[in-house]
Amino acid sequence: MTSLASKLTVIVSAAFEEAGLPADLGLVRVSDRPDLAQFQCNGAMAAAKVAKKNPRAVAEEVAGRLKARGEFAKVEIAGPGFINIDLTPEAIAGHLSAMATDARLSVPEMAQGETVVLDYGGPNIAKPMHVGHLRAGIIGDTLRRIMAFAGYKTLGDVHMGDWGTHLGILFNDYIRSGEQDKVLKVDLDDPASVSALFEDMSERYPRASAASKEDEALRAQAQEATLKMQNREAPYYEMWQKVKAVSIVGMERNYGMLNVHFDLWKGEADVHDLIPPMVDDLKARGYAVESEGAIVVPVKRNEDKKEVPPLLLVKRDGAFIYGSTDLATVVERMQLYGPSKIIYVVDQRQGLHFEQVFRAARMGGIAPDAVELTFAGFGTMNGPDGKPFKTRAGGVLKLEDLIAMGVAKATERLNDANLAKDMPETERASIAHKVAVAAIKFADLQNQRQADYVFDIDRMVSFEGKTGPYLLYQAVRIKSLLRKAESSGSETRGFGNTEIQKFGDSDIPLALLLCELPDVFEGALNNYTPHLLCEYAYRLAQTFSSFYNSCHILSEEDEVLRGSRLTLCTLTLAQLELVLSLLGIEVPDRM
RNA sequence: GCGCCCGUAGCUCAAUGGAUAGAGCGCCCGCCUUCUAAGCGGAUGGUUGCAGGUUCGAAUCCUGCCGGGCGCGCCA
Repeated sequence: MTSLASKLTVIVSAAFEEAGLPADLGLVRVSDRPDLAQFQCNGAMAAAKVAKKNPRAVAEEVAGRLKARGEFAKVEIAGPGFINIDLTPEAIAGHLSAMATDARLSVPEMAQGETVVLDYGGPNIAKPMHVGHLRAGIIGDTLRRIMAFAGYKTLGDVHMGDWGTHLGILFNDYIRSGEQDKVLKVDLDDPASVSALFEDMSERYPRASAASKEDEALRAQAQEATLKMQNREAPYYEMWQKVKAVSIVGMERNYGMLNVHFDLWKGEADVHDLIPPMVDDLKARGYAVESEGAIVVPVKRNEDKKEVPPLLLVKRDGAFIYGSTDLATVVERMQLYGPSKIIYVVDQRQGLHFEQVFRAARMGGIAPDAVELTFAGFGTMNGPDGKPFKTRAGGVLKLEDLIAMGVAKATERLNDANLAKDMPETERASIAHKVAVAAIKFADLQNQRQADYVFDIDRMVSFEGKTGPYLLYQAVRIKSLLRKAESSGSETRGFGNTEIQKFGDSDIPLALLLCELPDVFEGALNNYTPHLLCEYAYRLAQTFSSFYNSCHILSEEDEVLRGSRLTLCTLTLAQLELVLSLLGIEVPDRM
């Protein structure tokens, strides 16, 4: 089971082959001129180059072979050699009828349970989660869902920053001011105590960080504190344990609200003990060397056009750094999970760093060549001024505040609507939350992953036009319609039928679009680009809405047509729910 | 200095080398006594930064220039 276009590709490729031409010229795609045809093949023009033949003559020959087949309503040649193809309604209907009985909606399973580790968290402990953490979380979680649906065994790792210098800065500040008990005496079972510490850290860290930037002595102290924490010395290690526990509570809450899931709650600290043997091993085999008092892995290659600096493993003061933790994390992942791929969903700006890590991992044999290491970087969230986003006050916008804004707006909208009056309070709250999360996630995911984009709060929590709530709305309308069909006993009037037997004029565009899903899914999977699924979901919702508006379904007199249309509705809903679930967006029953 | 990314409608963004470059928002005109108006239909809006080149065909590939962003050993 695949898309209609790929089925046609098989047929047209065979026709090219019979004509003595390369089969891959037979690639068929959905036409970009729907007014001319449903599908097109451009291979005849390319054939002119490889076979030195007249493209129109090639097209004629191929088209001649195709015309003999029954499933084509039209095979035409246009322009320099486009082969334009229309299918018969029966052929389209047959394809959709098969899809309607397939739990995977014609999307093939491409993997056989190979393990994939996805790294998409990266929040630092001791700091509040802000909108800067949004992209990694939701893009990574979506990629995890996509790969899982493709048949991989997926492991999402939050990989928190829990071993770095920012903690030395923080702990040093507590100790200097004699307030370490604020950390050490926190009661993890008491939510008030937990949030009090969190508040204190959120206020303290920016201050301490700024101070250590100014003051060299302070900076040295902080580095020393970092080293002591990494060496598990008192009271640093005890403080670290408390801070980490408190921070995880906050992360779970934030990611929970966004419906972002992790299978592994690992951090940099988890690989600490793997680093010394790894460094020794790399030194023994000559890959790691001493340089300016530090230990580094030179990863430069002769063919490099750019300068690739060595990967720094151990700092002059003996402390570890992200180079060592990230490399050791590859060691750990290979040991524990044996993945076929490791995907890093990280800010683009860390691209060079991961290039260094990947090279070191290959050189040292830590990750064999067969293991795919992918840096799936994402662009920066800028403010309307084109600079990295800051609130008007110049600070960060907390994730919780953003979500609260969306929920407040959705609640207001619900209260304005008529159907909210007979709705229990819990359902209203649940819908408002789903709407808000749909808005936020879709607003982010519809952007191309790699590109920077402008973050606009008002746009992110808007519910009209090309937004998450619009998609929910269309899905909810179909649910409502199918409920009505069911309660009016439509099964005797065609409902419940998975056959599509008849099309009206307004049905064809929707029917054809439904056949594209497998190709869109494959594109999103292969390129790690969720925005393709967003585009598809939006087109589907829009095409459905247009269909819904132009014809009546339940009141359709023609029983066969009514049954076929209900099946189209069922399929549309199933696809919308599938795609939205891949995007981590839940559909309510009504809104 | 070296390297990477970006430049598409007023704004925000799409477009596996294909035919007439598409959406959303905004603005304007219509449509709620039929299945949810968080909707639908229509109108306006473009020398795809500039100049060359490759190709039957370029927003897309190559070269140069202009403009913006980012990265380049002891932060992550």
